[in-house]
Amino acid sequence: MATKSRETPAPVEVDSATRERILLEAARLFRHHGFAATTLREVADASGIKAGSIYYHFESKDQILGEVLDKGIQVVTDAVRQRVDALPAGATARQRVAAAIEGHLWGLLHHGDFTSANIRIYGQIPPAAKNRHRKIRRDYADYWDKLLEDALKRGELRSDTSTAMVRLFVIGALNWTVEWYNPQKGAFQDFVKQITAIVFDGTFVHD
Amino acid sequence: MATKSRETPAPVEVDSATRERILLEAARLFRHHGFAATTLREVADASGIKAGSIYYHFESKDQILGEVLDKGIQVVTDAVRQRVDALPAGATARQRVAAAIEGHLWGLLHHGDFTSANIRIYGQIPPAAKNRHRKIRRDYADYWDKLLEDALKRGELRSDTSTAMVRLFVIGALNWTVEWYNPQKGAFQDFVKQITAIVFDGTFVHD
DNA sequence: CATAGCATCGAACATACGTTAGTTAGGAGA
DNA sequence: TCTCCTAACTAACGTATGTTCGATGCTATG
Repeated sequence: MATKSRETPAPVEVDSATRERILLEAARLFRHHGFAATTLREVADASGIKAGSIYYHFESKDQILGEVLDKGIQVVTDAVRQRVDALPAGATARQRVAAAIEGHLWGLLHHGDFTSANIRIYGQIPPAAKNRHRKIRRDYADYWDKLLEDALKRGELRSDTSTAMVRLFVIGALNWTVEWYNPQKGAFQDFVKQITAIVFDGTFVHD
Repeated sequence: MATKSRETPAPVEVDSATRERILLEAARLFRHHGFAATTLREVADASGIKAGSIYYHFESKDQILGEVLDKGIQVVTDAVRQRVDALPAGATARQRVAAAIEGHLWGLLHHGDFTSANIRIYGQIPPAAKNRHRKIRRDYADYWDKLLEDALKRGELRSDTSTAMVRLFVIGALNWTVEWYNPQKGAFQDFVKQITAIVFDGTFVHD
C-alpha cells in the first residue's frame, strides 16, 4: 500500500455515475437484443452520451460484456453464500439447500438485466470471455455439489439420480424463472416458497 | 385450384437438399453464436455454397430464422401430441403429463439445433418474427394448461400453486436440459425417467 | 484570471454485413 | 442442335458497425 500521507491515493479506475449507467443500459440491451445485435450507439443513446464517449470508460465492447457477465454471476453467488453462511450450525441439508435456492433466486431476479444477459447469451459470447468465466461457473457448481452431496449422505436427497444431474436440473429451472417471473404477480417471498416447494417435493401430490 | 389435368400442379416451393442443408447449418450457427452474430457467409460456407446463392432458396436472413424457429416448435409439439394421443382413454393425469414430458424432451433433444435456437434467441429476434410465433407458443401453453388443470381437478396436482406457475416452471426446466443434456452419458429413456421423477416427486425424499 | 485535467463531443476510418444483379455451367426436352 | 430452366457463381452496392482521435466545454485549483 502507499503511504497514508495522501488522502485518496489514486483510485485507479473507480465507478463513475456514467460508467455505471453504461453498464446498466448495456446489460438491459444485451438481455433483450443479444450481444451482437446491440450497438454501442444504442448503449450510448440510452446512457445519454455519444458513442465515442464510451471509450473513455471502457476499452472495447467486449470489456463491457465481460463486466456485465461478471456482475451477473457475482450478485448470485454472493447472495447464495451469504444466506447459507447465516444458517445455524445444526441446520438440516434441506434448510441449507433452501437457503441456496432463495439466494440464487434473489440475486437472479433482483438484477435481472445482468443475470439474464448471462443466461441468454452465454454460449454466444467470444471464446475469450467464455474461458475467463469457466472457472467462476465451475466454482459455483462445486458449491452446489457439496450442498447436494451432503444432503445425499444424510439421506435427505433422492438417491436414484446423480447429484450432478440434480444440480443441473435445479439451477437450470431456477435460472429460467428470470425469463417469466413477474414481480407484480405476488410477493417475492411467496414466489420463493412455491418454487422451493416444487423443487423439493415436486409438482404432484403424494401421500 | 388449377384443373386436375396436370399431374403435379407445381409444388410451389419444396425442399431441395441444399435448402435443407442451409436450414440445418443456420440452426446450428444460430444456436452457438446467436442470430445477429451469424453471417450468411458463414451459413453459406458451412453449406458448401457461396453467400449469394442462399438467395435462390430464401428471401432473406429473417426468413431463414423464421423457418428454423418454426421447425423447432413443430417438432416438439408434434412429439407431445402424438404421445399423449396414443394413451388409452383411462389414463391417469400423471400418465398424460408423463407422456407430455417425454414428448417434449424427445423433440427438444433430438433436434437440438432447432430447439435450442428457439430457446436461446427467442427474445432477441426481430419483432415481426416474434409476433408470428406468439400464437403458436400460446397454443402450446394452453395445451399444457389443460393437462395440468385436469390433473388438478383429479386431485393429483399440488394445489398450493397455480397451474400457470407449474407449467412455466416445468417447461422452463425441461427446455434448459437442451443446454446440458449429454446423450453419451446414458440412454435417453433413462434420462426421461429421471427427469420425470424429479418433476413429479421433487429432489428430496419424503416418506 | 490562468491553467490543468476530466469528460464528452463530432467526425471520420476501415471493415464487414445483408442483399442485388448479371453471368454461367449443366442437364432435359423439343 | 437449339432452347429453357435450375442452381449456382462472382462482383459489387449501400449501410452500419466498432473504434480512433483531435477538438472542446466545464470545473476546480493555484
